[in-house]
Amino acid sequence: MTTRWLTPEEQRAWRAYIAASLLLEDAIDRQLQQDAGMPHLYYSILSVLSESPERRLRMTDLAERLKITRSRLTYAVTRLEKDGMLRRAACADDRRGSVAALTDAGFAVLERSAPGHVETVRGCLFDRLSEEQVGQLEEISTAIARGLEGDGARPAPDDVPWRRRSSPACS
Amino acid sequence: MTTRWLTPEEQRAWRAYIAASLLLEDAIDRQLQQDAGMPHLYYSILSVLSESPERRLRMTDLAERLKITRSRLTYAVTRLEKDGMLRRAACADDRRGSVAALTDAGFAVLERSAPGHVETVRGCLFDRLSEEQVGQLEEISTAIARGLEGDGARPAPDDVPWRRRSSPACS
DNA sequence: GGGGCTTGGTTCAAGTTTGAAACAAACCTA
DNA sequence: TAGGTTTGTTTCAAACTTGAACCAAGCCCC
Repeated sequence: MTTRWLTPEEQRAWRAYIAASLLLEDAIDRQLQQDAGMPHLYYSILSVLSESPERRLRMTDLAERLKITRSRLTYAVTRLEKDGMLRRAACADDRRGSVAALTDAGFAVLERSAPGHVETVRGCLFDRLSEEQVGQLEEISTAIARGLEGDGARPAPDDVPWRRRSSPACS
Repeated sequence: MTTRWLTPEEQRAWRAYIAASLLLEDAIDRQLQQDAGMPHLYYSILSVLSESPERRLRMTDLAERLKITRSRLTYAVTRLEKDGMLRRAACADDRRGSVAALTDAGFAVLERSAPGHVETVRGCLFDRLSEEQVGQLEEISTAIARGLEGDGARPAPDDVPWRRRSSPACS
C-alpha cells in the first residue's frame, strides 16, 4: 500500500496544532514558573494530589493520571519533596509501593497560585474559543487520548513503504 | 474582581487536552526516535528546511517558524550538524547571521522516514477524527496560536486575586 | 564617526526528560 | 515452598531545554 499523505486540510490542522500546543505549553509554563516556582507538570502533580482522597496517591496512579512515565514522576516528586510541597510515605497495603502526600505547604502554594493559573488558561485558551469550540476541543482531545491510552504502541506499522516526493512533508 | 474559575465543561476540555497533547507528542516522539533517530522537533527542523527555497533558512526564521527559542534551536542544529543532517553557513547579506542548510543526507533521512511518520500521525490523530473535526482542530489551534504569537506575554494579569476553595482546581 | 541601542546567534550552568537497568516485594505454580 | 515471573519504584547516564549572560555586527543619530 502506498503512503496516504496528509491532505492539505490535514497538513494545515497538524501544523496549526503543533504550533498552538508549543506556544500554549510555553505560556503556561512561564506563568507557573513565575508565580509558583515550578513548571506546569509539577503544578499538575500537586493539583491532582489535592483532589485525591486524603490528598495522597500512589506513584503509579499518579503517573497514570498524568500520562507520564514513572521515571519522570520520580524525578519530579523528588524535587517537590525537597521543596516541601509533598511527602513520600510507604504504602500500607503493598510494601513495594510508595505514596506521595500533599503537605499543607504544598496545598498553600496551590491555593495561592490557582487564580493566576486559571486566569492564564483563560487568557491563552478559553477566552479565544466559543462555547461550541470548547466542546469540540474536548471531544477531539478525548478521541485522541482514547486511542493512545494504555500503551504507546503505534497503530499497525506492519510495512513501512514510501515513495519519492520533491519534499517530504508533514512537519 | 474575583477569579472566574473554569466551568465544568472547560475543566473537562482542559484536562482532556493536556492528556491528549502529552500522549500524542509522546507517541510521535517515540516513533521518530525509532525510525529516524531523532525527536519530533529535530525532524521538524529538517522538514521545514526541506520546504524552504534552496533548502536553507536563517536561524531566526527557523526558530520563528517552529515556535522555539533561538537557544533551543542552536542546540538542536549543533546536534543535527554533527550528525551530518545539515550544515551551517554564513549569511551572505548579514554578517551576524548564519543559515542552516539541509544536506543530501538530511534530505534522504527525511524521505526515508516521512511515510512512517505520516502513517503514525494518521494513526494517532486523523484516523480518529471526522473530516469536520479536522477543520475544527485547525480553527481552534489557529485561534490559540494567533493569541500567543510574537511574545509570551500573558494577558492582563493586573491583579491576581484569589479566594479559598476546598481544592484549587484546573490541573 | 563614535557612543549607545537593537538584533542575531552562541554559550554556559542548572534543571528536566528519557530509556534502560537495577532492586525489591509480591505473586504464581509446580 | 522454592524458583521464576511480574509489578512498583528508583537509579543512572546521556540527551534535551531553559534563561540569563555574552559577543558581535548592524543601526541611529547627534
